[in-house]
Amino acid sequence: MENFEVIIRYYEKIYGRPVTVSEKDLIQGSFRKETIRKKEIIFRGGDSNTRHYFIEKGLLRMYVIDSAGKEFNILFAREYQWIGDLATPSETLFYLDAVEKSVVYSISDENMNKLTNDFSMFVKYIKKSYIFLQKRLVSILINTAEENYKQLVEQSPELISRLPQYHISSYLGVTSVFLSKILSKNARNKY
Amino acid sequence: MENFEVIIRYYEKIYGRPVTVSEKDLIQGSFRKETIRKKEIIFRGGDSNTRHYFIEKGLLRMYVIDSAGKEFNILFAREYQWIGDLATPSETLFYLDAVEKSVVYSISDENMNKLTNDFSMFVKYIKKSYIFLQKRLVSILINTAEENYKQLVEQSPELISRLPQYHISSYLGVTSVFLSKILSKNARNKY
DNA sequence: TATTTTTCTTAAACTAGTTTATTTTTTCTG
DNA sequence: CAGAAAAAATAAACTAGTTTAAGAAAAATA
Repeated sequence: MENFEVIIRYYEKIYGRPVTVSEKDLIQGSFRKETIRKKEIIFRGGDSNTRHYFIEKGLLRMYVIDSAGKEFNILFAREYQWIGDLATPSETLFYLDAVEKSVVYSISDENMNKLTNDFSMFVKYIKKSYIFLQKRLVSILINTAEENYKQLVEQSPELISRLPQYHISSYLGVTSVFLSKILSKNARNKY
Repeated sequence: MENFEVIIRYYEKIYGRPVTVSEKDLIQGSFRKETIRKKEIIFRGGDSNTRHYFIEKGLLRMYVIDSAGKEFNILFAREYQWIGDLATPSETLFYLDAVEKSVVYSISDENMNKLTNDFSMFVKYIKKSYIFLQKRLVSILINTAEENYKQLVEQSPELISRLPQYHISSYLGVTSVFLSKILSKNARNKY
């Protein structure tokens, strides 16, 4: 029963008050608690009606695969963050999988909207996502990969330590070979 | 008085019914009709509480300026489209100006939220913007500038003809010199 | 802990895109 | 419609990033 503790706490934090009994039921009825194995794929490009995921524990990544089979990471999410394709229920371009073994709460877009109508917090989520994405686009347009790497180290040092280097390079839009070159150059410069 | 015709029609289309007298008053009281000269700057990086713009006539662009003074176009908007920084009322990174002489309806973020009492329309707008931006990020990560140019020609031929080439190159994230090279190469290949 | 698998590094030859500068073409304005 | 201003093209030397391939280091597993 008290399995849903984390997501309930999350909503209480959002509302700034305890959830009522009926809200609690609604949450428990809408979310599905799932455990995802490392490298397990949650959804893939072409899938429709993908779900939204709130992470209790672990690390997920959303990515595209281009026609040559190369992966590009679009977004990572860790504890207490949301991830999913906001274009749902339309067919998605993206793949979602777990970088680490994860525990998540998933919800359908339909239920998300229902919860939203009552609590009107979807706007916040989507607006925040938009702003984040916009910053990411700007960085990629303006900066070199090296500058973007430095920024990531400053802003999300935790991600750097939790992710293999090749996932980071793919997030920065460069090859792992090139990121490695940047890093070894910088390591040398330290002396 | 019937100055606000276009924006009222727009809301009627959204609602799927004629607006009531009080809704009409609300619209007329919330929006400001403005004429923007070509190259006139509407807001600039560092401004707070920027407004949202609905375009009756013309073409606007939103862009960033990097530390070297180089501009990167983030978004264009033409007739019957919205543009603005969704991060408002926070301080914006962006500049907004008119590529062509334009007629717009502007609204503060506060009034925008009031007008969309049930949020559903605002959610729609943000969601659509988000999905568009996401596609744009994916294209820039995955494709070469040449591929992105071809895609733009297919998807928005009108933009190509209305914008000077250097605005397009900046949108694609490359220099105008490089875009010109792509074009002349392709022109040659046609023979 | 030895072995296998995964990740990271290095190198070399290559391609995409930049920079700066000059010239040509197009568009705007008096 | 002439002259000025803005936009586009071209060239050449450069830098950022890719590709392929092979070896080294680290991590996972028997």
